[in-house]
Amino acid sequence: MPDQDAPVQLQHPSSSTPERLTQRSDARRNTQKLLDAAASLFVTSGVEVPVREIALKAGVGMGTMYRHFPTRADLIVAVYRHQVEACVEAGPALLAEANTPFVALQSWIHLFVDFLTTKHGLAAALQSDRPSFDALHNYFLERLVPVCEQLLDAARQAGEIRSDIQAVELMWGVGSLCINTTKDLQVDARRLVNLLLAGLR
Amino acid sequence: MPDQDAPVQLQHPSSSTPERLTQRSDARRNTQKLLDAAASLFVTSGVEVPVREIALKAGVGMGTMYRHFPTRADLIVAVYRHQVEACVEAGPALLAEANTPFVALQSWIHLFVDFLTTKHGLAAALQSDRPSFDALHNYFLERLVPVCEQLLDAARQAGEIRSDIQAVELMWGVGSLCINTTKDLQVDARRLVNLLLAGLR
Amino acid sequence: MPDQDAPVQLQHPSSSTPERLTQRSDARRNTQKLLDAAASLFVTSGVEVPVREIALKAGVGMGTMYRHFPTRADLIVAVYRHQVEACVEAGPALLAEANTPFVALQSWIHLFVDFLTTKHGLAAALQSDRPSFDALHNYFLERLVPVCEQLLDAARQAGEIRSDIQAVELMWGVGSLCINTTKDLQVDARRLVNLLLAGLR
Amino acid sequence: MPDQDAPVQLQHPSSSTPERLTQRSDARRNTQKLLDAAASLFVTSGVEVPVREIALKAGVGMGTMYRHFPTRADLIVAVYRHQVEACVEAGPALLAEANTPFVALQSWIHLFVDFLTTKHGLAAALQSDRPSFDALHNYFLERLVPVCEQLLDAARQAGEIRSDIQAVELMWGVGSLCINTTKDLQVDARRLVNLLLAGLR
DNA sequence: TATGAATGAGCTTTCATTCAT
DNA sequence: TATGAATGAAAGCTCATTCAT
Repeated sequence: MPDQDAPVQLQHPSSSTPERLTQRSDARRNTQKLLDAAASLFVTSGVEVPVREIALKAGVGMGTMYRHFPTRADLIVAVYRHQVEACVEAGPALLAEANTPFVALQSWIHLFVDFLTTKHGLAAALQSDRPSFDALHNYFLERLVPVCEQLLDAARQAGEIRSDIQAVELMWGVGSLCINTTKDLQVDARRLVNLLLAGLR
Repeated sequence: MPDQDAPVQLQHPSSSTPERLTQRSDARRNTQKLLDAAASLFVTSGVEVPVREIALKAGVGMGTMYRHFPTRADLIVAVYRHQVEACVEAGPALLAEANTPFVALQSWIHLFVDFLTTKHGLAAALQSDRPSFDALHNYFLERLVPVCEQLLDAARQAGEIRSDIQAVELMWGVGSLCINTTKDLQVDARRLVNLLLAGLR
Repeated sequence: MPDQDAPVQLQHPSSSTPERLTQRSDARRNTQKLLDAAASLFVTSGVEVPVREIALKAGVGMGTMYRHFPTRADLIVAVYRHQVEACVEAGPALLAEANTPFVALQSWIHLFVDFLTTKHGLAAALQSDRPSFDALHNYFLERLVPVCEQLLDAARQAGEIRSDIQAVELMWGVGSLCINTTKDLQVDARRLVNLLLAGLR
Repeated sequence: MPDQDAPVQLQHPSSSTPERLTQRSDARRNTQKLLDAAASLFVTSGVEVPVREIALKAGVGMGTMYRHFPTRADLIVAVYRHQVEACVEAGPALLAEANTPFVALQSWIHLFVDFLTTKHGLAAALQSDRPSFDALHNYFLERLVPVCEQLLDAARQAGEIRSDIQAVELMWGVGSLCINTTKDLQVDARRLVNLLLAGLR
């Protein structure tokens, strides 16, 4: 389970009392159990798996679940934060390595597509307008759009891109093309995304 | 309400006796009431609106609902059939009118995008893998993919397109780009679709 | 279809006007169609088959169905009247033929058991307390109990029976033992009924 | 309400921590409320009474109902378990007390008949082939048939019984004779069962 | 603070019976 | 008089969220 992370609450500054610390170690243990359970169930049942199943698998109560992750989005974000952050960091790195900015952009988008298409239901959740998913696309957009913007700008300045497309639009479009829920109709998201990228030039 | 249509049952040849026609009048009235109610609720609540609400708004019982439209897909198809058929017929017409096949393809895809983006939830329903929606994407794909294929082939033969993309993939991608459920984030599907089309060249 | 019969209404004295007669021939035709359809569906789906299916198979409307057979019981009675009447007539005949009255009773009960066990769901319907089945057990009891009584009395007078059981009780018990709806647990109604008969001596 | 019992869940060994016992208290209260409500409604409306009514009468939600008793059979079994177990235990006791094994069998069957005839709809449910009742006749047969077998064997070895009837058949027959749903026709199940028992000799 | 039992609205579907045509 | 469309109550079951313990 390499892609789990601390819960949202842990971002608050830590208290220094021993009692506090003891409680926090319990809480941290539960957080980890929940992340492990969620990560595992997201793979097998998708990110829409019933919350009860997650709590059950984690061996904690429903209340604990809600205490640590008030919305489903909080949990999804926590589970995938590592991978999203890795994607964020990959942006400048690719820009430095690649022959041209556009190649870097291409590679980076492919990273994102690979990530999304291997997470059952995640792309759909990213597009959902249900309130419990608000924090989810907020997080993704906040973290990834600036990186995309940087790559887009670089490519534009290099004269590799003529389109006036915005980074947020591009990210949204890529996310949309990765939904592909239908089982029998096999559509390759990467092929479509490549079309989109080709259209940028 | 320009986009309603006859119910599924009307496809069998109508009897020629006056009684038959008379008996059908109230049924037809209810069919129309259901289509009106559905079309209206689809706009405000999306195509996933509970059947009970539709029946309620139409002022008919649940049984009537099921008699006329056994599955949700039947209802959606009936509501949008006119527009889909109009889209089907527009394909050859555009091919005949346009300066080049690619321009025709572009215009036709834009027609489809305009249709999808004005029907709240329809694009998402088209991608759904839930059984009650099977008939829906079957209908859309069966009707629209051949038209798209014709336009694609023409453009390819004219040397305007290099991509080996299949019609079904393209339609699927366009449908995906039209989902855009989020309210506050205004992403213009048409701009993204234009990118996809540009990528074909 | 040898076991269908005229509807309940036909017991009224017939009118003599030609118009009446014409109407009656129509009605009789519908009655027959309903009886044929019901008899056929009772075999395959049991006597609890939805009324709509019967009307559909008969090719008549629901209203016609209700006009001819206001309750389900009326229809069941009409379908099985021939066989019940045959059973009624078999009583005295067996009494005349058999070596002893008890043997006659035994044979007659076996006739009844054979009848019931070959009619899917009939025994259960006979015991049902639902209002629409009232006429059903009324008819069966009215016709069969007197015959059973005659046989019982004869056997009792011949000193073959000591039990003070009433005919209605015996018939009811035999009917109960013929219900046997469970598929995997094979209980032979005839063996149990034989036990009951043996207990009479 | 002497015939209620603990819910299915209570069969797992109870935890020894005070908290566990405390938490169980409200659940146990609800279990009891459900059993009370069910027992009461079973009397007035039979065991086929809608689950919603039971939940309503118990003053709990539908979910609570399903948590405690996932199927209708679970509820029926729980409501009547005490009496069935009492019946099971009465078998050997009667065999020890009674003058002859047959007398013991007779008394035991009478116990069972008294039980069934005072539970409206139970006998019918025992015979039902609907899936939700599977667990019900499984339970009854598993618990009672061995006892009946023991009594039958003893009587057979004592030379009191000539019939080759199986215990399961006898139990089934007795159950059938106890259905007697009709209100106005008063048939005494015990008299019929006595006939069946007399037939064993 | 953690637990997990309780809630209850919500969904789809069936079918006996009525009644407009 | 025949039709069959319409009715609508009823049922079983799920699951996100709350809250008593």
